[in-house]
Amino acid sequence: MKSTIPDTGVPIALPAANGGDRQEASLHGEILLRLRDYVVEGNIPDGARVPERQLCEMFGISRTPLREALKVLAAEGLIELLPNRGARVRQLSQRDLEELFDVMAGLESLAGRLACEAITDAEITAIEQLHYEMYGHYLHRDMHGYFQINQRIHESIVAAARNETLKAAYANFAGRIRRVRYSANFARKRQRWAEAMREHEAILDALRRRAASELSDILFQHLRNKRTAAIEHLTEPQADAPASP
Amino acid sequence: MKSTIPDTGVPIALPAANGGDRQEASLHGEILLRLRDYVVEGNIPDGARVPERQLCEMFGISRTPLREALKVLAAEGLIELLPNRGARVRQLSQRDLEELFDVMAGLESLAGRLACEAITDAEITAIEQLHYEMYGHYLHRDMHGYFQINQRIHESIVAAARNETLKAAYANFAGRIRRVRYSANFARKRQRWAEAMREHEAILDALRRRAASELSDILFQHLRNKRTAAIEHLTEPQADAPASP
DNA sequence: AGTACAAAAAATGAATGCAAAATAGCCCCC
DNA sequence: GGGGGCTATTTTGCATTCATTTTTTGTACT
Repeated sequence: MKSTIPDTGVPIALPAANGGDRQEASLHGEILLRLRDYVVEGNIPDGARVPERQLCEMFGISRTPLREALKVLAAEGLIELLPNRGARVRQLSQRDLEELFDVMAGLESLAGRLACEAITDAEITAIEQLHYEMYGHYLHRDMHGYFQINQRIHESIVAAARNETLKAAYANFAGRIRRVRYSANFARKRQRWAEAMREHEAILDALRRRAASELSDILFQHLRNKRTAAIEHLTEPQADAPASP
Repeated sequence: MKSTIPDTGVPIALPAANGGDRQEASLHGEILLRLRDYVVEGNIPDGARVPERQLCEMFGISRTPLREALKVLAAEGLIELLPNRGARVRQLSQRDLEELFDVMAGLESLAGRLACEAITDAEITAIEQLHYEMYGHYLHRDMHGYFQINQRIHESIVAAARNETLKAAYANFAGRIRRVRYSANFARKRQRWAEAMREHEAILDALRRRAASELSDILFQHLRNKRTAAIEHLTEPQADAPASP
């Protein structure tokens, strides 16, 4: 027996039929959003093949729109297509990660530069608020809260750049990296954490003064340091993570 | 008479069946490459709808792989998909262009920064060669030759960054802009041209000294100025271009 | 003549069908 | 017991088909 969709005609909605309120007119578009999330959230292990038929059943659609979505995700770099062998979740090498971090650094660096031209006092105030909130998390050693706010600060800077193209590119690369769950403890080292806080102070300072070049430099360095920490964490995970299965 | 494929069964190869020696195992991949070129080269007017059926006949394939390619091109930002209304070549607003130029500026700025870390003396020498060659074109007022070399210099810097991810992103954005044929005369103004040459001198100088931050700044400014020139050209094309038809 | 409506034609979006390739079983042999 | 070659099943890639929607064409009416 072929386990197909039950004949109720109602598509089963496994991973949240509509994550939020976004909606796409086309089936292809909706599937693309859902499948992207599905992959980014790590529901398929690194390097594993993407089960076409299974996903079709999960989403309750035929293979055509799913395959279209797969091509797009491949173009985005999330998965890769092997000829006659279907799609696999793209496994990022250490080199890939370094490259991605550097590109992210470049984009944020650019965002900072542009933000200096366009940011309002109100936006700066809002970022300051976030900064102090983050500082609180830092003092309480609350990594999770810290990262949450940290991300919002960086997103605020990107938003202040007033460049939708940049924002989209940033989101794309962020998605590729997100699969790597480095955030949980890449900054374990107390020293790096303190350093990051100091860098954030400098970022705020440069932003207040609208010092474009300076901010650009600081942001790049900040992300560069993040990269180093992340890579170090990946290469010596024995510290606190269980050995690979 | 509708120009369809003759019944020989052999697909007609309109825009070069295989542009160069690249080859994709899948039909989808090949169509993607060919169609992207077709669009980037401006074979379909701005904002015009992408004739699905006609392209299928042109490439000698069915709609499935073509539609897959269309989805990818839409994700890349070259075309846009209107629900139930097919694909249109994306018309870039002035704002879009400004954004694209800024992102390109950011990417080149990043490329310069990274290049300072990795570039070899031989590569710098090669760029110097190109620079002098370009200077020759400048002296002879040979715009076409100038731009040719100019592009190669910028590509060399990107290549020297040793970051394939960056290179791919750069190529993508460059493709989006290429549709806008600004290059032919955006630098008409003698003064801007001279300025650009001076900027290139500064770029080379910073590169020789491997002054990352400085090069990053110069490259950003250089591209920013290019952007300004391009936009100015677009908003007042009466200078030398015939009035819009 | 110009406009409103209606039917026909064409297109789009998605599902299904089909041949080729890859994977998994299976048996035989060593 | 393990490896090699064969067949059967699944999977993949693309073509084709089908239901809608949009666009065009034709016609009548003001």
